[in-house]
Amino acid sequence: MFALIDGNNFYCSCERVYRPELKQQPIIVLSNNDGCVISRSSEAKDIGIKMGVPYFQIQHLIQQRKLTVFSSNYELYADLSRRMMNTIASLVPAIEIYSIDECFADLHNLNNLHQLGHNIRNRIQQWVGIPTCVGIAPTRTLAKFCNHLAKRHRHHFNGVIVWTDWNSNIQQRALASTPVNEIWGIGHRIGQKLAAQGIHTALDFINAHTPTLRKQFGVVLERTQREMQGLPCSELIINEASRQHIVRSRSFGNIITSLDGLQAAISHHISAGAAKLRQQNSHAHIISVFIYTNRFRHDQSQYNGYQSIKLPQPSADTLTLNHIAQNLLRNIYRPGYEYKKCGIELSGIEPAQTFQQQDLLYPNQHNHRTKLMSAWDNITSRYGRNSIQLGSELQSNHWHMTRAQLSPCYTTQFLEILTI
DNA sequence: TCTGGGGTCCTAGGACCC
DNA sequence: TCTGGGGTCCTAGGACCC
Repeated sequence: MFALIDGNNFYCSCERVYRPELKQQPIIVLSNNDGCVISRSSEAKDIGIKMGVPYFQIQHLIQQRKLTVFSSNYELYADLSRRMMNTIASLVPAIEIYSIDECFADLHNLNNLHQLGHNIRNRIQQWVGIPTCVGIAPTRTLAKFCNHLAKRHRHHFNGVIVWTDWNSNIQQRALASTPVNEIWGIGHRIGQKLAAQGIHTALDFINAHTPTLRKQFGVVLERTQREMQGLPCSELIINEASRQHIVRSRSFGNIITSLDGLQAAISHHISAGAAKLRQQNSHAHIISVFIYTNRFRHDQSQYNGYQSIKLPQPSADTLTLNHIAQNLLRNIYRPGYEYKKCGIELSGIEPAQTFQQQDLLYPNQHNHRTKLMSAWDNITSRYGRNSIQLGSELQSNHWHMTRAQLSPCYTTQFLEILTI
């Protein structure tokens, strides 16, 4: 058996932990640059605020309704997430952290799952202050499904649903009342294609002809169907896998036209990406750089620049990677455009300790840099991410994000600790 | 005026090998 | 007229997730 535990409206709930007066109030959290809505309290949903709408389109609601708005504070959310996961881990044999706000738990050979579900919920509420819902079922997809139902009917089920506690009659009713595109793994596109064939509900889906599904949509959807039927096709992934792609990108707070501004941003992203590579003890073979103009401005000419290069030797060295990235940037930069976003991608990632083919013409010149990079990592882990920066990062701060409604980092910054 | 960021997996097809 | 069989690796693109 598996459980799926997930924080309700997670970012909003995090903001409320240290602002208890906002319970029962409509609140929202915005994406980077205060762009659009990415988390809503249930009261905010009730007044009609949709997921993903641009902030500027709902500013009238804010004046009318006393809506409270937050810029996203990932430092706070990541710390509360860590506490939530540790709390869950203290109650079950193993967990798989699936995203910042949810995890799967292994419940094999445990009894009284309903009570366990409530214990998990209550302990997270008490220790961390985040409300959650719990779905428990024989497969991960069904656990997601139960969690979904527990959220939808939170007051009826008190946040916990155990699939196997239901008789088949109730199970069928639950399946029949859920649109097929609310199943985990069925998105917009496949949902539409299924609907065109008369498969509208989760019940239709589990009764659909399996070989036909397989032929049309492939093995992924077949597995989803099997899991919905109660046949496990996936297990918990306990060890955090290393990333195979690392992307760092940002929209700018302001428009950037100059190469300088882009160079500063690219240096910053490279520095973050390279640190991530080293953190997972890996090297990248391929480095890409991209720059975009604002795709929403139909009145302006658009330009998307992208260039990628394969390195002779894989690297996790900030200086080497930045040097190459800056060359790529110079290649794709075109003056005269208003740039809105840029970023980097590191791919072709492999573990650092594997044998590396040496370059015949340029024998390994990076060894002496390894010590420099580990000193770098030690300093930043002790004094903070920005305690060391590349000089080129400091050429311009024009690209930094807008975060006008940022809450304090209550749990991670001494100067911002809550005082009464 | 103002519209986020970061991932995964699978498949099909081409180039190439013996 | 008739043109093998079995494989690997890589890439691009599509679908999905939070």
